[in-house]
Amino acid sequence: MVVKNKTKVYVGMSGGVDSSLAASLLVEQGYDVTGVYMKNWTKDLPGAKCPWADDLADAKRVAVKLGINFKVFDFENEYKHKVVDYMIGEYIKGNTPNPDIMCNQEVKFKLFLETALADGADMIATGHYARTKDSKLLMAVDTNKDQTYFLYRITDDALSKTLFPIGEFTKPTVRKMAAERGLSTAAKKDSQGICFVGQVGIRDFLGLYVDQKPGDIIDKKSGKVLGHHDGAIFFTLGQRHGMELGGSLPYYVVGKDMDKNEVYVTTDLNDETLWRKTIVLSDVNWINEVPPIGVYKIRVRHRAPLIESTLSFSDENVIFELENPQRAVATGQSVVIYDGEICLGGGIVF
RNA sequence: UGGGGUGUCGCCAAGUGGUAAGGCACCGGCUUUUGGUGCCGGCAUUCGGGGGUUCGAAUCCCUCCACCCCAG
Repeated sequence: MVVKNKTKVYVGMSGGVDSSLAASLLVEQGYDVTGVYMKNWTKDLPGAKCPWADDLADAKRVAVKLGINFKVFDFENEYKHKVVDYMIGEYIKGNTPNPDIMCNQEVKFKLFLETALADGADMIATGHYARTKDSKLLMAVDTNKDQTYFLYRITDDALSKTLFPIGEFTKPTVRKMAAERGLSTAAKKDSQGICFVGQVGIRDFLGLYVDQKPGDIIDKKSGKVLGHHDGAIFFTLGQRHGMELGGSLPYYVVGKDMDKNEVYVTTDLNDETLWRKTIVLSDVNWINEVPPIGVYKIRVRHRAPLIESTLSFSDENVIFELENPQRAVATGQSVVIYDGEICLGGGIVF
């Protein structure tokens, strides 16, 4: 006997397996479930058709199967402003932003939440691999798929109104459970890359919004001009490809000057600017209270191993002294802090 | 046509008698809800052309061709 739960939950359904199963589990748990497809991006890009219509169809198919209400929230304008424009703006400043984190902060756990609540929802849910407990954000049971890295900018309030139904399961289990329930998305390939960029690649995507601007590629050690690029904006720290440089070893980007429009490279894998032992974060978000000074585990990029690091503060900024230097930590990227399995928050590399 | 130099995969580039490194680019695949990285596989039976020496040459010799620099 399923106990009827009158709580109304709006679950974001992307058309993938994870959110499909999330919706299914919520139904089984007795919630009053409404599936919502967020229409964030619909434009086709050169060489890549936007799959939004197919994704929408997949989401709806699952909703019908589950017998739940289904809605489409059109966030295309807001998404463009809050995520795409932010991303482009950061690149113009010379940073390397993480648009998916901004998407979660501004769209999924703000706009979607607000819109759902206004529409009568009590809570929202998504298919993220994460868990909540006592108003804390916890890593997913499947540490290999954990997505808390992308969620660290969520607010306490949003978190208290959010469910992550699949956070208790591993990806293989999720697929198995989806298949057992006859969900049509059970075997659908995982999405990857920025949702709206897809297969196009950031380089080509940016190229649609930014003019090309020829500049020099300079060897950091010798100061020699090794080649030319179409704009420093297209390069990021640690990058190896896209420079068409010959030689005997691969060249890596170790810096750039946006004003001079110069990109600096080296073949030295141990170059000092390629490795960071001290990381300063700005624009920090703490999910609960501000943690005390001490040693924590941090993650420098999605799926990167948790590494030991010492937290301290300086004015508005947070400083981390790393146990071991990390490679290619670019400004604009995010670092997320953990205490055991609890995600405490994070900030943007300064 | 006096002197010097160089010609190795689309590009860069190792290799100076022992049976063609590597990088970039490209193609395919893996990893991945950010950038980037990384990994696997493919990619010159052939070293500007032609002769010769040698068991064996991209590597030595001869010759031709092309390009570059200096001198004009």
